[in-house]
Amino acid sequence: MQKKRKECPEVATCSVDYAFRRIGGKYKGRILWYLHEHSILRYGELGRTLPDITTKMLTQTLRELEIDNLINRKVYHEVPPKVEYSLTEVGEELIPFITHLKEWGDKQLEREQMKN
Amino acid sequence: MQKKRKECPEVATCSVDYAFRRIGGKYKGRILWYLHEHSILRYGELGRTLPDITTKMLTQTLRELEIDNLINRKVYHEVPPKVEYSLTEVGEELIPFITHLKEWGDKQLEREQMKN
DNA sequence: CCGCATCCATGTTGATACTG
DNA sequence: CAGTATCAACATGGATGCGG
Repeated sequence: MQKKRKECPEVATCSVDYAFRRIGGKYKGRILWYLHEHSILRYGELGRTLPDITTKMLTQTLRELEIDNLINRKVYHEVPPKVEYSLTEVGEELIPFITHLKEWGDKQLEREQMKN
Repeated sequence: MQKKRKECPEVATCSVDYAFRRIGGKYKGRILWYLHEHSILRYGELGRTLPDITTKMLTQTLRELEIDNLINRKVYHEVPPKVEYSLTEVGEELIPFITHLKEWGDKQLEREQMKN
């Protein structure tokens, strides 16, 4: 409850916060999950797998994941071009977490449907 | 990649997306984690544990977690008032994942420090 | 002590058009 | 195919003051 957020030591060293900043955002969880399910996906395939994403957000999100070293980006200099995305080792380490989270989500969704 | 987001069936049923919407946001992860560590925390204690949060965001975030049935809110009608927060059973079910995520974050933070 | 209300700043996401 | 660029909308977060 103070003003100088940047100087807050709690945030700088809190690993929970650190982790959430890396996999938060509207699409990162799903992208990581789909890359885990399919091993390798091309740009267009990812776009079709997330029907609600725009090219802008897809590119932007993939760049962030790449910078954070969670995914690999492999470019084939061909015509037409081809770019493949896959999880890095660090990214793979997140999968057990996302798996559990997904199972939790499935359970909650079931519960919600029981009400209706 | 389309216009009508509300009608997208993929999002409506994707449990990964569902789960991330519930524990996403700037503070939810840390709040859940601290409530797990301390079992019960009062409003002011939570505020001090998250030094970078404002009362507005603290209240707002706690309400969302309460509505999603992840935390309990117990009000003592005393003077001065007292409100205690704790995890619900559903909220507790998330802890293994947050623990896992935290361990991953710790590891990444260590790696980053090794570079410097 | 535990909030709520208001107004404002910033950040995130979306729509659309266009390119190598 | 795999992106960029631009502008606009919307969501999130912050500062401050007030109230039961």
